[in-house]
Amino acid sequence: MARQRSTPATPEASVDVQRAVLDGALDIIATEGAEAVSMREVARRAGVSHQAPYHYFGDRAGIFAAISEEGFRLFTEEFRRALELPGDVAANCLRAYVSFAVAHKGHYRVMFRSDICGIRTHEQTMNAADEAFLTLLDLAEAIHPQRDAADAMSLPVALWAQAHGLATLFIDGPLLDKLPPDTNLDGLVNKVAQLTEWNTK
Amino acid sequence: MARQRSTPATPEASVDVQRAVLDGALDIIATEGAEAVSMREVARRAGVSHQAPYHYFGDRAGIFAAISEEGFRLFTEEFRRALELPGDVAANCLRAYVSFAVAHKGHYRVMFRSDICGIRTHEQTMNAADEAFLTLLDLAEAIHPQRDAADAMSLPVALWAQAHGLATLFIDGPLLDKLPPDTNLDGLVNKVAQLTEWNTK
DNA sequence: CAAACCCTCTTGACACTGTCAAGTTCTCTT
DNA sequence: AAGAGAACTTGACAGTGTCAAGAGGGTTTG
Repeated sequence: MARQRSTPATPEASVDVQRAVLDGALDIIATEGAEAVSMREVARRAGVSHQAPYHYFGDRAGIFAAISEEGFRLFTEEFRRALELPGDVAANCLRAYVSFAVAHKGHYRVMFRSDICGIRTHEQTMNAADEAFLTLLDLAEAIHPQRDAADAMSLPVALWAQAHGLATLFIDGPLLDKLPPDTNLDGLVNKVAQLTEWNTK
Repeated sequence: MARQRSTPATPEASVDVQRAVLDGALDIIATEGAEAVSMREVARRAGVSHQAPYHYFGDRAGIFAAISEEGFRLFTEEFRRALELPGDVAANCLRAYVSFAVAHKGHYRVMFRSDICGIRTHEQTMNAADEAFLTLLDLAEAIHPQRDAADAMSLPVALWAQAHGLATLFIDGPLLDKLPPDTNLDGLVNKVAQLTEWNTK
C-alpha cells in the first residue's frame, strides 16, 4: 500500500507531485515556520523519493522561490479586486492586504523573508513581485493623484509600511499575545484605517 | 596557535565564550540570515568545540532566545531615550525605531520571527519583550492621552504597525530594490512621519 | 589536606539533512 | 525499431543538531 502509482510519468501525475510538494511545504511553513521545511520531509509528504522534488525545483531555494512567486501572483489578484471596490479605497486595500497575509500565511511568510524569497535569484519571482508592487503605486495614485514627482515614493512607502507592519504583527509578531483574547481582528484593522489620515495637503 | 587558552575555566573566559558565540551568531544573522546559523559554525568562530555553546544556551533555540532578549533590552533603552526628546514625539520615536532595526539588524531579525524568537518558550525573553511593549503604550499616551479605554489598543497598534512595517521593509523587504539607489533613508522616514496624521479627534 | 562537587569545557556517536551522481522506467517522436 | 527525454529512483557523501560520557581545573566542605 506504499504507493499505487508505480508507473507515473504522465503529465497529470507530474503536476500532482509538483503541487503536492508545494502544498506540503506551505503547510509546514504555516504551522512550524520556514525553517522546518526540509526537502526530505516534503518528499515524504508527497509520497515520492527524497530526490523527486529536485527534478522540479532544483534545490530548496527553488521551492521557496516558487512559493513566493505564487504568493505575489495571488496577492496582485486580490489587491486589484480591492482597488476596484466602492468606498474608502485606503481602508479597503488595508483590509485586503491583511486578509491576504492571514489567509495565505505560508506564502506571505516566504514572500517577505529576503534570505529565502528568491526575488534576487529567481527571475520569475522578481517579475511577480514587481507586478505586485505596481498595484501599490496604483493605490497611492488613487488616494492622492498627481503628487510631486520628486517625492513620489513617500506615500507608497507609508501605505506599504502600515499594511505590512499590521500583517506581520498579526501573523508573526508578539502582538496577538498582547491583545485581549476576544479581540476582533477585522475590527482592529478598521479602527487603524479610521485612525490614519494621510496628510495630502 | 590553535587556541592559547588551554586552561580557561575562569569566569572571565566563560563570558568571552558566551559573548563570542552570540556575536558570531549575530554576524551570521545580519549577513546571511538566521537560517544560516549553525551551532557548529558559531562554535568554530568562537574557537571552541562544537558542544561548548550548548553549555550556555542549551540548544539552537536558546541562542536565538538570548539574542532576542538582548535585542528587546537594547530597544527599550533606545526607545525610552527618544520618548524624552523635545519636538514631535511621534516622529522622534519612528526615527528611533527604524534606526534601531537598521543598526541592530541581527537582533531585530530574530526579535520578530515568532518561530525562533523564543518569546513563548523562554521566560526572560518574554519579560524583555513585555517591557519593550510598555514603551509603546507610553508613546501612545504621549500622543493622545486619556483615550477611550475600550479602544485602548488601536493607536498603539497603528503606531507599531507603521514603525515595524517601515523597519522590516528596510532591512528585509524588497523595498530597497524599488527605490532609487541614492535615496536618503532618514529623509524618507521623516517624510513618512510628516505624511502621517493620527486622527485623534 | 583530601574528597566531593561544580563549572567549563572536549571527544565521540547518532540520526538526519541537502545535494551530487548514476541508474531505471516509461512515453513520445522519428 | 531506435533514440531522446521526462519523471522519477537508489546510493553515497559531507555537514548538521543533539545526546552521552567524559576531563580538568576551582571551590567548597569534612
